[in-house]
Amino acid sequence: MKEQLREAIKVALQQCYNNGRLGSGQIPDEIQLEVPKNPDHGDFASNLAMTMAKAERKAPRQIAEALVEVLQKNPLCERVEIAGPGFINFRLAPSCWYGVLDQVMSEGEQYGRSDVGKGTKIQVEFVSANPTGPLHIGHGRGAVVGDAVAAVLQAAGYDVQREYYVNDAGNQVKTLGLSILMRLRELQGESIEFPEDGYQAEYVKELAAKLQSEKGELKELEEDEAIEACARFGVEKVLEWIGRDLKAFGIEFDNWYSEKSLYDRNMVDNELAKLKEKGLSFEQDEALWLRTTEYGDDKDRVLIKSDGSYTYFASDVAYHMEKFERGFDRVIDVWGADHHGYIPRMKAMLAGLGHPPEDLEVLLIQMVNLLRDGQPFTMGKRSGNFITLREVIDEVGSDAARFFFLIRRCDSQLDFDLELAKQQNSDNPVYYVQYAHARVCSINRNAAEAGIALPKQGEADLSKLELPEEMALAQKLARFQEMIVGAAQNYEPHRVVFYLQELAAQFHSYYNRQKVLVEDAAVTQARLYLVNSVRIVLANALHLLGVSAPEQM
RNA sequence: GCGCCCGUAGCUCAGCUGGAUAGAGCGCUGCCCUCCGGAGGCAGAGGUCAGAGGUUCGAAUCCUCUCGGGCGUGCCA
Repeated sequence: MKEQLREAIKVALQQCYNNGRLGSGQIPDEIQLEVPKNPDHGDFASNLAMTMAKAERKAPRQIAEALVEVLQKNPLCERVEIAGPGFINFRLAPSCWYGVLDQVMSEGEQYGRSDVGKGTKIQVEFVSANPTGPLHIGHGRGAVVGDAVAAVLQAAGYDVQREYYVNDAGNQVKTLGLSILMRLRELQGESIEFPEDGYQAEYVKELAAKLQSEKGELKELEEDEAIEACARFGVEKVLEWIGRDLKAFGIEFDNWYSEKSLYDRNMVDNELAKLKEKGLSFEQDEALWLRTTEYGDDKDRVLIKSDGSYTYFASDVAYHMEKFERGFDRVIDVWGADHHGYIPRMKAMLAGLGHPPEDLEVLLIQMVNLLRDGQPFTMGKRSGNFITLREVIDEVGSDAARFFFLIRRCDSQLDFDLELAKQQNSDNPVYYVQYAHARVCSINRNAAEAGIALPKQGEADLSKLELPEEMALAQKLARFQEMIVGAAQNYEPHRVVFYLQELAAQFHSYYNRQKVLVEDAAVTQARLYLVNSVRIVLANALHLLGVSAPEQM
């Protein structure tokens, strides 16, 4: 819709140049069109005349007058007006808006998709929690945001891969192994001194017990081998848990990428060698450093420590270098906000390799405050000290959890009230939106009972939709696609949530004011057509978020 | 100290990349079912967009400073 109008404006501009009403002869590459807050200002408004004032050396209103004269003749427009300092306000013909209903009906599940991404290859890496314990609530938010960003990008025509980076190589894995081994010995009746930096939580005991029953007691192994065996066992089991919990949350990855495999394939050394070749790294104090200060970081960073071991940063650098070698045009990382200090060094690394820093986008996920009836709490049962994602899903369900995780922009802190998420009334935004969908389905059931067939595409006389709120609904539906594109390009899936709430509110209001199934058969058909278009868009938007669209509740 | 994020209604937050009279939910006040699901709707009250400068036709939005809050600043992961 917007695009059509934009084209019409370009044509009108050209005409003005041809007939001499305007002189500069330039057609701006970007014509801004916005949806005014005040409906009196039309369906769209443009500031074009104001932005052209300088080049034209004419008053904005004069320019606007020339354009309006031409545009008024366009059948797309019902009315074109000049307002204020030189805004051009467009009121589009109703038929133009109601045309989107046909589009919704014919495209169905595909409605809202576009190809603005033009197949650009993007990787979204998210969750990537260490395989040393179950996912907790914070991971849950990152998981949903990453998944929804990926979904929104796909809907906008990007070629997206979802990846989980498994940190199975660092010290934390050894710590896990040692912790399990200690708990194992404890089970065997030994008195132990549990390491201070070990993992205290309950699940470690669980892992030890499981290991004992599956693999025996490991008594014949040397200490190092035993730790190694415990670590391997632990990582494997924990990854199983993580995968299972994510699946219960509706999240599946295209690829699980092992950090350890980077070392096994010698990738870290290979990539570091490339850095050295380009003169980006240097040796000092027996350590190997990456010269990140040259690209905006406040200090250089160590890749290989003086004792010869690798830093976490080293494998991260290699991993990200390899991402681009795999052919991604853009790479998105979803991190906890506490890692924000790492962004400058990662971007510096890319810049050093000649990539524009925008090719890496880091989404920072802020904290989740869990509440119950408005009261904060943090203790979980299973882990001993934090709430696991699984506990939350089990309590409130996947739909509510996903919706709540997406209800705020990801860089602002989130209050998540478990009791609210379970409520089945309009206080709970998930139910509010799902209920709108169920309500249309309910109308359809009533129609079927009354022997009224649902109109198929093109079967309704849309001139019977005469009410302003019906027009407003059609306009809302028409804006679904541009909303998705905006959410994709800005990595802001919360826009989908707000759109859903607005659309649901508009529908509930309409429902309350007007009956769909009325005496007049033609009006009934037209309204059924409208509300079912709403239903389709509600469902498409919900599915984009991984939330179900129930037919009854 | 330096760096990053944030400050919008009593509370929780939107604000479409600079537009016209700043919005929503919760809470508060008052209403609406002989009517397709009241799991809903309507109306009202509520604001110095933290503060001060600047940029311009125009600023919650961009720049600078101040105040106030969060986080980071390892040869940790």
